[in-house]
Amino acid sequence: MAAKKHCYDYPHPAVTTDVVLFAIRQQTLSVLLIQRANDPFQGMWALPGGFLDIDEDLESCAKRELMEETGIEAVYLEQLYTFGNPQRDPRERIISVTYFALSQSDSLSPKASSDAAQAAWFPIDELPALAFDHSEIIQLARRRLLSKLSYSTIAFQMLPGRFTLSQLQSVYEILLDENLDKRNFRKGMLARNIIEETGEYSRSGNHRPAKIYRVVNPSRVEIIK
Amino acid sequence: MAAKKHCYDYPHPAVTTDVVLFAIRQQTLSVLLIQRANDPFQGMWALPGGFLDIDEDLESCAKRELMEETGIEAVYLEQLYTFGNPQRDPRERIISVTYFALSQSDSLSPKASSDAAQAAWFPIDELPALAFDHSEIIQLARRRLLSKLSYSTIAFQMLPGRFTLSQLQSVYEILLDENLDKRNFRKGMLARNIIEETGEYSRSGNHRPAKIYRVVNPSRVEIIK
DNA sequence: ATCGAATGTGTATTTGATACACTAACAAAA
DNA sequence: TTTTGTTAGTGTATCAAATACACATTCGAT
Repeated sequence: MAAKKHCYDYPHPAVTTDVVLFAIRQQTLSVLLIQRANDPFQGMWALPGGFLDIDEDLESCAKRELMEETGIEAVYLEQLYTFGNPQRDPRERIISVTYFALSQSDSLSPKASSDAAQAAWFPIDELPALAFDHSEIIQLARRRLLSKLSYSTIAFQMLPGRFTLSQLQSVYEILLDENLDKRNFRKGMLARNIIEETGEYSRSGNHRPAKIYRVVNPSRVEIIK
Repeated sequence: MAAKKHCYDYPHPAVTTDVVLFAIRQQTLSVLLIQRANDPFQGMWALPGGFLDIDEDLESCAKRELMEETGIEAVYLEQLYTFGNPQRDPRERIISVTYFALSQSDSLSPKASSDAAQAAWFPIDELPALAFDHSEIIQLARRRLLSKLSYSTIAFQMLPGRFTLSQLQSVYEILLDENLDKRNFRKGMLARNIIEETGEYSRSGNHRPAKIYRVVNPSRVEIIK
């Protein structure tokens, strides 16, 4: 039908989605990569992603490819940027709509698949050589992550639903790469009125138990301040 | 070549760019629209934009279509968002990479062209019914414009290279839709160290002449604070 | 009972944001 | 030449927000 007609009029570019999935692992900001099973760049590491189906929503495509290639289920996902340099793929013209995603540190254990020889987490500062322009995409995603930290609530997406203030502070410290004052951090966080005590206590370790908090309204975890 | 091959494998979506061009006209934030010459939505108003050439950069496409359809030369342009709902175009699957653009109030006088029956500026709060999902795109662009106002220097893109502090304040007041205190505005703006006096004075009107300022480093007009 | 380890809490200081009113310089009119 | 209308230009006091900073508490293990 119409889609085909245009195909004959002049060539359409291919459209893919690629996902930059961050998680904190071993106290380090890490990115999920796959090792490419096919050419081009066979054997190299790349972002999970793939071609858009003709009737598929962009975000659905990103989620689906992430699942197919890494076995990781939906997480926080938002559109990052669309890359379309005519030379970014050596095969053909490809437009990549990229997504920025966050995962809790525990929803891990990626699996391999047909398109991906294997999937693995890499610390953000120890990335291997990457296929295509994926290095650039990751750097952009990292900047986005950092800038959203101050005015949004994305940090909670990197923690389980129940957490201690120390855990939360640790997320901020790892992302910002600086130490924060405990009293000021707690004061500021509680003043935002977005978390509340659950009444429970962490019973872990040979030290004083910590109060366990949760996000006040988990559905409305968006930009608040 | 490769692009064709994929075309036969499975259909590719079409890719377009659309541009939301803002300018301040008659003390009102306005958007440039074109009246569609062809189906679908013939006769309705829409954003300037069109199909991506196969070897063309996304941003080049946005600039080119803006020029072809409205006669307006390059201005400040940044990528806004990529819209890809499968039903957003009744003809076929179209991915639209949208751009957010600013123009000085004087680089005006849009011309008509083959694709656009005519082009015209509309006050942002008096938009006509729009084709496709272009209303949604404009609202997103407006939010982006407002939020960037506080932490970037985009306001200068809506003024000529030399301007008075009153003109600059007026831009902020129109965009924010609120009155600002003159002394605080000047204090805050000068504290950012991004504008400097030219030494010249506006010689306009039957009142005290105003100092004329310019941006310190016009090339580096980006996010500063 | 003591020790090690992480939790939890308040105040003083500094910095940035806001509120607020009058004089200066020009052109036009009287 | 004086008056009037119009916009430009300037400083301080107050309030709110961010920062710096140190010690007592609670648990498990020894």
